[in-house]
Amino acid sequence: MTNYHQKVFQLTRKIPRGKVCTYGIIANFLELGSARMVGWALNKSFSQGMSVPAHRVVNRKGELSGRNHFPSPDMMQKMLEAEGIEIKDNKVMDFESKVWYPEI
DNA sequence: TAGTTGACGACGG
DNA sequence: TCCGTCGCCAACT
Repeated sequence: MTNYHQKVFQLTRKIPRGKVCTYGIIANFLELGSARMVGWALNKSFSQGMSVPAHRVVNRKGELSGRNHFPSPDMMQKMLEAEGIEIKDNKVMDFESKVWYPEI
């Protein structure tokens, strides 16, 4: 468990219900240097049994690029739809209005 | 110890 | 506008 792991987890937990965030936004806000590190850290969160709403993190196009890393590929979509986010073709509909930006 | 991998994004052609 | 390439950097093998 490293420091930036915890930063990613803490920020991800702040994402409100019904909103989504992107890897790039998180990487930029936390000054991680690379968006890939965010995805990697979230991947670790599962293997370490962390309760992180990783399904609220998508790539910059609003695509559910991380769904294959969930226990089942459609789990990410189901969880987002349960929060009122519409998913079509593995993409977040009306993506720009759903994006949440971290507050300092 | 060194090479490879990866839930991305920016940039140039 | 779309596609390919490269940089990012820590963990894994």
